[in-house]
Amino acid sequence: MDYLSRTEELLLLAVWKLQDEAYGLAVRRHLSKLLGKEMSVGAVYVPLERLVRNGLLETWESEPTQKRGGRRKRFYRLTPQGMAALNAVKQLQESAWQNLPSLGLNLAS
Amino acid sequence: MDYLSRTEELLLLAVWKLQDEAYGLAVRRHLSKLLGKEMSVGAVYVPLERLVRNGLLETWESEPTQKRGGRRKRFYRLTPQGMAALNAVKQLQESAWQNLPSLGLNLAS
DNA sequence: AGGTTTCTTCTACGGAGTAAAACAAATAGG
DNA sequence: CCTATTTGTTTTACTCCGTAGAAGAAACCT
Repeated sequence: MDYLSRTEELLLLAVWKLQDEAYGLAVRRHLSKLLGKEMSVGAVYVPLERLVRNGLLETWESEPTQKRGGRRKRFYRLTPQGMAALNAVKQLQESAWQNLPSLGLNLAS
Repeated sequence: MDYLSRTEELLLLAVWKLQDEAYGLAVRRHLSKLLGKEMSVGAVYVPLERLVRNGLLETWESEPTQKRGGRRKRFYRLTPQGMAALNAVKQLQESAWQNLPSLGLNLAS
């Protein structure tokens, strides 16, 4: 389609929103809340890696934190390409929703 | 994902927009223009039929018109379910794009 | 009639989306 | 300590979506 899929868009936005706390499980929590439905682990990590492979995200590993179970995390951040893709899809969205005739009143077809 | 995919959303919006002229090839022309790229025939008809199967569109056949090559068309119209799905995805979209931190200025992390 | 145009149906395939198990590594607490 | 628990990532496998393109169908025109 040449445009971001919905999933990709939501993932990129989640990474953006979470800023310096954008790692796999945090993204999952964020989106699960937004969608009102628990997402599976794979539904997050797999497409996230695809976005990295396609150059829309960049990623790196951090040191472990000092919290219960806290271990090495893999963080994500938008690339310029990622931002551009978000802008493109937003514009698409806006044009697609413009000038919709009001339903119901089919006068004189 | 429980929400419309981008493709489904664009197809539903095209059907809505085209009103009583919403048939396969017209939808294709409309979307090709919106996307700035010629879509294949199958990229339109196949998902359209899926939307019918899932109850988001209803469809029926018309009589041929009196135009060169004009033949029987299969028209589409949104069902209430289809409208509801569009509303849902629009709200999702709006919440997903809200409260995004401005990039660049990572002050005092 | 034959060719052209408009439109739909069919088919086949690659890749996205998802669930779930397996794996890994840190901490807490007795 | 040393084991259970928590937090997190990687891997795998499967289903269904998205897409291209050929094939089929039926009208019109000259």
